[in-house]
Amino acid sequence: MPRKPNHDRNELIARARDLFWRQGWAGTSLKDLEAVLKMKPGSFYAAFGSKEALFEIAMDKYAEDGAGRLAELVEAHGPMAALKRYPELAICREEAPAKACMLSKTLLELQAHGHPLAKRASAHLMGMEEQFAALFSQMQQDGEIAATHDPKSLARRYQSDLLGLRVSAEREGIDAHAIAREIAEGLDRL
Amino acid sequence: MPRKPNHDRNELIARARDLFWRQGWAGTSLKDLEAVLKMKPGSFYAAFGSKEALFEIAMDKYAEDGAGRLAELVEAHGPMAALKRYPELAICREEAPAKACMLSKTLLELQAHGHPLAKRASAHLMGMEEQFAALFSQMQQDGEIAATHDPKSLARRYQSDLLGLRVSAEREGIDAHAIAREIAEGLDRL
DNA sequence: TATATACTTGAGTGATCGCTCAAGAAACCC
DNA sequence: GGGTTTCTTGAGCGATCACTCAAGTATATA
Repeated sequence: MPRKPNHDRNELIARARDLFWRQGWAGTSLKDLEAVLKMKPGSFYAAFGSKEALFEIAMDKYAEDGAGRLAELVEAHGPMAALKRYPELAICREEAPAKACMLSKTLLELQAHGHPLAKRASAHLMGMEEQFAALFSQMQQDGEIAATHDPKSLARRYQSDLLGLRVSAEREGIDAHAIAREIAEGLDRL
Repeated sequence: MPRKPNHDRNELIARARDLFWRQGWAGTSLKDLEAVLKMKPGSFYAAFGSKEALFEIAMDKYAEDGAGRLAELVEAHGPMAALKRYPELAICREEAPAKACMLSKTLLELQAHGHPLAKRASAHLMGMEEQFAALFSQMQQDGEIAATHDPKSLARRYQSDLLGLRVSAEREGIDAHAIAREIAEGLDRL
């Protein structure tokens, strides 16, 4: 009996994610979303409920895709090579709407108001860090790095370096690839 | 003939800077500013012209004060010790309205819209980096670090580490002091 | 004290914000 | 084709946005 939607929901979420990623929470109006998604307000709210609900879905997709890309990298090249390649990969993608991390952007923008989306961004960052820690841990078991380090500390520092790199990559006149290279080389000293 | 202003302009700018620093550009409404500055709209616009103009002044003050604190540190302890202490100092101040850097927050929030304030934040970041580069350069002349490094590259990396640290410090459940310590220790390897 | 000159006040401007909802259009079942 | 159901449409809601301005108040000089 029903009529099927005109749009592919997954594609809509991806487009919304890119817009939010680029422009942030307050920087993205419903008019912007309507234009990019080619939806009128009524359809938009029927499909997603609210701007905040869509942002949450979009951010979840962002985190999921990022974790997936890292997992693929590990699958293909092992933990060490994956962590060495990841920084460059994070800033080189031409199709990405921004160099900086959507999670950190969201955290910095909304943290002060205690916004739920900031808490969720924070949780996703912690999830990434656990993924990093697991890789460092595995590298220790494989004897690739010294067993004296605390995997969680290594992950914390790696995450921090990554966040710094991706803020730097947003600046003009900065050779972020050089920083990415240095982060990768830093892993050799472990 | 004239009546003198009720408020100290410098103090007003400091309070505005703290509010903008914490809440960002879009996150700070004129109502917020009126409350913190205890000014009605008329006075506000007579004194500062616009929200954007005040933000610019506030950000300039932020950059100036930051540069001043580093200069004092250098004066007191020399370049190496200053750069080793600066990361911890950047995140430990209790009275600071946020751990993250106001310049990076502004850059990330407004860059996508090509906002003039983002360009100005970027310029200030570059100014900081030049200050760092000058210190690394001086350390080479003093024989404190190897002469083989490029001071500008060192400064770029140090700045990136600092930005990452200060984003990390904004997260909950992260021991940022440990990261600050690691950044300081990293300078020993030069 | 009279006058001139800032500075302060706050109601109110148009624009934009996120969002609602009644009505119309399209796709399915029988 | 008729009836049902879902999706789409877009005018318009109240709230808030950054901002204005005419009127009022306080402080200076004369």
